[in-house]
Amino acid sequence: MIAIELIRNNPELVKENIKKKFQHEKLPLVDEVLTLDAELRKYKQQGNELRSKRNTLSAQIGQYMRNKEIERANEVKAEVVKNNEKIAEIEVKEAELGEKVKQIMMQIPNIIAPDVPIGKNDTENVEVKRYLEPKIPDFEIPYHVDILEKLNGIDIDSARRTSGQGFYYLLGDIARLHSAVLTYARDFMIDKGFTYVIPPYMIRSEVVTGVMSFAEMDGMMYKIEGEDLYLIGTSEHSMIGRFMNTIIPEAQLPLTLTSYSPCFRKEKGAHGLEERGIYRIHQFEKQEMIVVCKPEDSSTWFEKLYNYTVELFTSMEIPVRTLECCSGDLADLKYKSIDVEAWSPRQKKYFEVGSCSNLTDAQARRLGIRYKTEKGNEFAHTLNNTVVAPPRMLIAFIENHLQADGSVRIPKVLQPYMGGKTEISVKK
RNA sequence: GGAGAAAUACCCAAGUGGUUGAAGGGGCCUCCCUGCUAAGGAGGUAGUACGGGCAACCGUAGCGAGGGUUCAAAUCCCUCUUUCUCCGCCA
Repeated sequence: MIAIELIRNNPELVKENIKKKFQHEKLPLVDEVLTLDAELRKYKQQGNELRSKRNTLSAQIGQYMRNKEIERANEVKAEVVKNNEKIAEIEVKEAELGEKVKQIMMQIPNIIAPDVPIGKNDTENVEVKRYLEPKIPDFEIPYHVDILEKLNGIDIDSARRTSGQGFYYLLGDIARLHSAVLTYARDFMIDKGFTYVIPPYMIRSEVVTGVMSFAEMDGMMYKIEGEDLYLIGTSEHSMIGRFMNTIIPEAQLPLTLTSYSPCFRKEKGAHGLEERGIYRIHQFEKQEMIVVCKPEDSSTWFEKLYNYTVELFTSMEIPVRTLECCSGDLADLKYKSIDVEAWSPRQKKYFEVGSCSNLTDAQARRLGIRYKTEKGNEFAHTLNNTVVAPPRMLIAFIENHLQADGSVRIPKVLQPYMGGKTEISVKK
């Protein structure tokens, strides 16, 4: 959500930004919201004047009542009643127009960073940099579910019976590896100075509608029956929701937080083979980082954040690359976004394991996240990034560390979290 | 889950329908007095959002949130949230 003042003062800039994102169908919204806004302000002014009149007259009635001048009091009462009818009309208009303006404002995308590459969709995202040499081993890499089954590390069939498609049982050393990765990632972020947080895994509808659009909510969120509660789709929901409608003391910024949570997603729609297995599931776990900072610091934090993910993956000896989202692939709240992709030696390409976004003040405006300065309150900037999301990252992990005999090598940094094991071997 | 009590500004707190957007205290700020310290005296002090205005400023909203009653609501009614006490249940 951008500031309406920006549209009032510089509608052309907002339109240019919409064009850059190839959302030409939204161009009329800019003039539309300007008209509605002007109208809304007119009604607000009228409403204020009428309410002011009511306040004055009501005070008069009080005077008359105290002086026992019942007749005169009744005369003024009649006047106020008439006045109130007008107020009621105006207030209906105010509410209607206010709602319309808000609806449109939510659709107008955040201004994107000047250096965001222009492109229509994800095919035009731009590779920024590669880290570690992508390996193609001289033996064939099986489908990740097959590798995991060989290692006795997964039971999908039972999960289908107990829970349906999109669930899994992780077993033995693979389950332990899953936890090890999360624990390692947690400690990694703590070492970077982040505060570890375990947030609520359910949030109220009020928070849900704050952090996402209705369409996203419908496609993602599971509702708890009979309660005003939803399972979170990512810890970002409860982590950012925590600061909804709050004013943070300036001295507390930047807030640098790393959270663990399971994530629950409906993942409506059909997905191909490469998205099955443990790639796209209804329940997974994730270590996340979020930063709430002052506007002048958000660009610096953005660079730091995605580099932490790169550093984490390379420390586990997994080749990655960074990919800058082009204008058309950038979600409406985002100023700039970089995906971290891990190398898949089986598919011989990179696939997404994390996404780092600078939302500038767009999310903060929408949710009312401000900080207190000497001059007044300002909207903060918010950023979020995946630290790591097993089990998806496990696909990259086992493919990159698979050895010819079917066993999976454990890189040094994880060995302490695996009880000193150096590999996970095939069960005889 | 049951029964009861509560939510007012930076903090404590008074306030059951009309000069109360809010007494009083603490804190904080300014000044005075006091030759250190301590104490005393005078004054000031809600933040916010929105609308209007070049501005000084004016207006509207706002007493946990949302509705309602009324000419008028911190005050009466309803719903919700949170906190506290007791009981029950429970990792």
